[in-house]
Amino acid sequence: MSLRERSRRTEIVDRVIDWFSANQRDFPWREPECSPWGILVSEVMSQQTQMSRVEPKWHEFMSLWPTPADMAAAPVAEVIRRWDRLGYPRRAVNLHRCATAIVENHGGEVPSDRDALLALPAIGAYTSAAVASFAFLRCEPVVDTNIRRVLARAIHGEAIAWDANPRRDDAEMSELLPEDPQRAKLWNAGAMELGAIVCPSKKPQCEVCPIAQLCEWRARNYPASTRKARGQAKFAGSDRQLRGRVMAILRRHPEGVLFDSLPDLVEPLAADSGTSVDISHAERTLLLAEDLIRDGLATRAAERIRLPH
DNA sequence: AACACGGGGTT
DNA sequence: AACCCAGTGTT
Repeated sequence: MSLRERSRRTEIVDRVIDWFSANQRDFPWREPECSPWGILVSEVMSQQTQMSRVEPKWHEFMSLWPTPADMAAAPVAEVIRRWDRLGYPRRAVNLHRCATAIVENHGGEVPSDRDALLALPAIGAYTSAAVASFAFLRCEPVVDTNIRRVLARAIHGEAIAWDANPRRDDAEMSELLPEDPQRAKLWNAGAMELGAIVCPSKKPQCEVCPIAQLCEWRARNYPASTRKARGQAKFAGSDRQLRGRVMAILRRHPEGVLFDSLPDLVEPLAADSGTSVDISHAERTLLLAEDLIRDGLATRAAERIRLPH
């Protein structure tokens, strides 16, 4: 890499840190007194979920279960029920498993090593680095969807980020990571915040961007991407929607319901559901209920199905 | 590499 | 109605 390019990248990091220090949003998990557990909970809730939806749920969880031991002592059914409609309810099960593992294997304290964090359920490449950096000031490379987009644009001049690839992403972000842990944290959080606030997927606000003058995508006059974004499956009529409806039934019935009655309790979906057209609504509902049991989101005893204890 | 996995906000 | 969102685990 040329000396000039090296200098450009250093300047990008410096300006993002300055911008973030002055313009970051106030979130409770960014307060200095926030515990590592609070940060871990915020990161798990934030997976594929907008901050505006996370904040109230985070307050509720921290009030109910201020430490890992508190959550580990609660029935997983209660964590699932409180998770409510935040989405991907397996995260609730996994968060409860995290709490249990932290109590049993780490003396009730969230571990600070990235590898130890990575070993916890639902903690992957992103969350392990985020908790290590934000809660413990470790110099770990954080890469989320915002950062992949910011780097694709500012560094590489591409409109759309490459597909996530933990090894390559880690290596790329590591090259930019400041050696000072406090600055590494500010760069990690700042690049993420810049992508969320100033440089979103649609309509980037280059006029207020601190690195507009250094941005390669802007220098090339915003070429459209050559790659195509991954299409998303329809939600209406999908298995995901039906699973969600079964979970809603289970949350509403603490004592559980007759397994065979599930199809009647779940609102029948639109007839044009597209997939699985050759099996009945009742069959499909019962099959998905079995999946939920396998995923730890429900248990079945005798003829009844309910949230797990 | 491609999917499945929720549900709601945004355009 | 399509796209997007502080991802993870499986195939």
